[in-house]
Amino acid sequence: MVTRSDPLTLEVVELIGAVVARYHEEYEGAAAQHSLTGAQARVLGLLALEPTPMRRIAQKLKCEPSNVTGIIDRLEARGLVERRPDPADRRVKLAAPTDAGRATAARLRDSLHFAREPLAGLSDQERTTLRDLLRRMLGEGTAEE
Amino acid sequence: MVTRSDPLTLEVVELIGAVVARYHEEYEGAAAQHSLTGAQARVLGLLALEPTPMRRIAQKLKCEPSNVTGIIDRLEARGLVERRPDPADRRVKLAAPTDAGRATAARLRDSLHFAREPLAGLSDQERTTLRDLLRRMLGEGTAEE
DNA sequence: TATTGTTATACTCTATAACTATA
DNA sequence: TATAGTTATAGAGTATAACAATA
Repeated sequence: MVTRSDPLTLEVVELIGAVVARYHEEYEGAAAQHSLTGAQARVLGLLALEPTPMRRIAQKLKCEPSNVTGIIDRLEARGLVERRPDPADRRVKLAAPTDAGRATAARLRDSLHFAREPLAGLSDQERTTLRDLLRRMLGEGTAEE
Repeated sequence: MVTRSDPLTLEVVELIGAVVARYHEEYEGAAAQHSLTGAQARVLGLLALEPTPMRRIAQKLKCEPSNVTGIIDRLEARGLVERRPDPADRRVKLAAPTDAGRATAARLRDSLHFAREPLAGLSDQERTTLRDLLRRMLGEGTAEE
């Protein structure tokens, strides 16, 4: 498998590294504004889409299920999340956001300006080009699961 | 400041999120192959460029100086890094890679295929376009410090 | 006085292994 | 027996505050 090391490629790699650093910085900052850690913010954002079994959360986060217990514990202690039984399988617990949790998730989402704000400086055509290039970089394996 | 929420922008945001996730995954994986944590790998990569005062490392990592003590402690315990006095200021300690540390840093760098390997599928012109778009997204504030 | 690095402390995230209750 | 979630434990990163050595 060919890996190129010409100056152009190296600069693109460096720029992507800068994008990654900036994305994380802004994400953690937005989470901190709501007194959440990055992991807590990610989980809350996930649950805002749909109530999710503990095991499934671990898969999404790519971590061990035992870690999710603590993260949900802390979100639950703050009244942002609750555990519900799964009618279909009594072993399963569904983590679901409370009203307060949904509100926090919405404010969190709105404060994630990065990648939206800087994109405002690009034309529709440029955004389309960027989208296509990113798609090709990521290949088919873009799905989260 | 305008923030757009049209489908195209949202898709680009999502794609950037996927790039960030994939970048981290591969970075952590490469570090783990050398039995290093992500933070240790980042510091080692930094020191491979030049010996650095503890305080400066904290600035680069955007963390408190007290944390750097532990990270360098663990790298030093494994013989990858050493602390040297700074002749110019006896308060300062310079963290510097050992020969083993430099070798590990080099292997680590070579194993970071992401963003280089997928870029191989793009033409020179496409890479140039991607570079220009990323530059504009990041603005002038790309410097790490 | 101010700065550099360290220590002490506490919290969160992480993986591993063992446990429980269901299936 | 297999699976879902939890507990217990230990290691690593993080911030805060207090400290010694040096500027």
